[in-house]
Amino acid sequence: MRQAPAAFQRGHDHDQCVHDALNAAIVHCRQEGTRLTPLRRKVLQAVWRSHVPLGAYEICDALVAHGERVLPPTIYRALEFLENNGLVHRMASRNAFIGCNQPGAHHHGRYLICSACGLVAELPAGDNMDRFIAEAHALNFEARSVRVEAVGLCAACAAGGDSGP
Amino acid sequence: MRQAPAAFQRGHDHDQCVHDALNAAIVHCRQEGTRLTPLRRKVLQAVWRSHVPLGAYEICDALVAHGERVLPPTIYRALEFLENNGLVHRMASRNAFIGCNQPGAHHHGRYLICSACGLVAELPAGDNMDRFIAEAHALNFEARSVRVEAVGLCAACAAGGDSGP
DNA sequence: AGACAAAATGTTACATTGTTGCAATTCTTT
DNA sequence: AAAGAATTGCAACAATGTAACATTTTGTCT
Repeated sequence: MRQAPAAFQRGHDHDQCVHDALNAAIVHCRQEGTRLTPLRRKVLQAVWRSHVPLGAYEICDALVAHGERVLPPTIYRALEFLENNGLVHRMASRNAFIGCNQPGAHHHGRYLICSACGLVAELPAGDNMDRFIAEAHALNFEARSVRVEAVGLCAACAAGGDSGP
Repeated sequence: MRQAPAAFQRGHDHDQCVHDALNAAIVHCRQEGTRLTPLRRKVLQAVWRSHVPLGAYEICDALVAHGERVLPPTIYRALEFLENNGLVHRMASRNAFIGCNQPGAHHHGRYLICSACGLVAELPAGDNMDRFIAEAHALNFEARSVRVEAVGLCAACAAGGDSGP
């Protein structure tokens, strides 16, 4: 059996995850010439600090808890920037956002969402994604963005029967 | 080149589509022992009459236009029934519902959504869906529901050259 | 540095989408 | 017909997302 995706591993050093993600984002934006402003950084940080996808209003709350007063339009604008730059992904089935650990504008994504604990793992686009796009192409459909959201049970929740960490 | 999915074919007899879908739903519910009440039938009909996915409030409007006064909670309950019975699907990326022409509780679905005209085609679950589920399983994730939503251009819109909403 | 233009953020108000809780009705079963 | 379950109606509300415009910050040019 292969190793579980990082997001499903309990007990990892999440502060380190957040730290690494922020650094990667800073480097990425410098390379791209885009501006990861303090606000955008705080929003990205809030998203990363959570183990589960955060809704826009939850991000508001998280920032308020850190002493920042930020209102919805500002959050949505920051999220738009972050998503356009491939730093966060929107989980359509949950109206929530999760950090992406492979910065860069992604049009395709595959996610495993645990229905018990809410954790999300992002899988790299693989062969079957290519095959799907080819299949669509054979039907004369030009796929520009393909999102796969699988809901189920992660190993820990399937074993424990609990509802997560 | 294979044939385009029915939903992308212009000029088909859509009244017939709706009629057939309603009949199939009636048969399906009779077989399953579930109750396709007049209200649920009207909601299903409204969904089918539209070529593009309809939001819950658009369904309200459509029913009002047909002289039926129905409020959101009622719509959502009807949609819940219809979705549980595999008669409609919710497009998460659009907060909207589309009719399913293969009644039965589906946990998996693959959709091609044209960003220009909004038409949606449902593809049958195929090999690559199975492969994805197997891939998730190899990661110790038990996928119970897999939804693939591909946004792009259908043949007609690609030919027309517009880029849509 | 100073002035200007562009980008980003703040703020108010509002639009859309979805839910809760309870009352009234309808259907099924006995 | 009567009891119980399922369905629908309804009012109020919660959650999510956006438009429009004011203000501030940043980058660039002289």
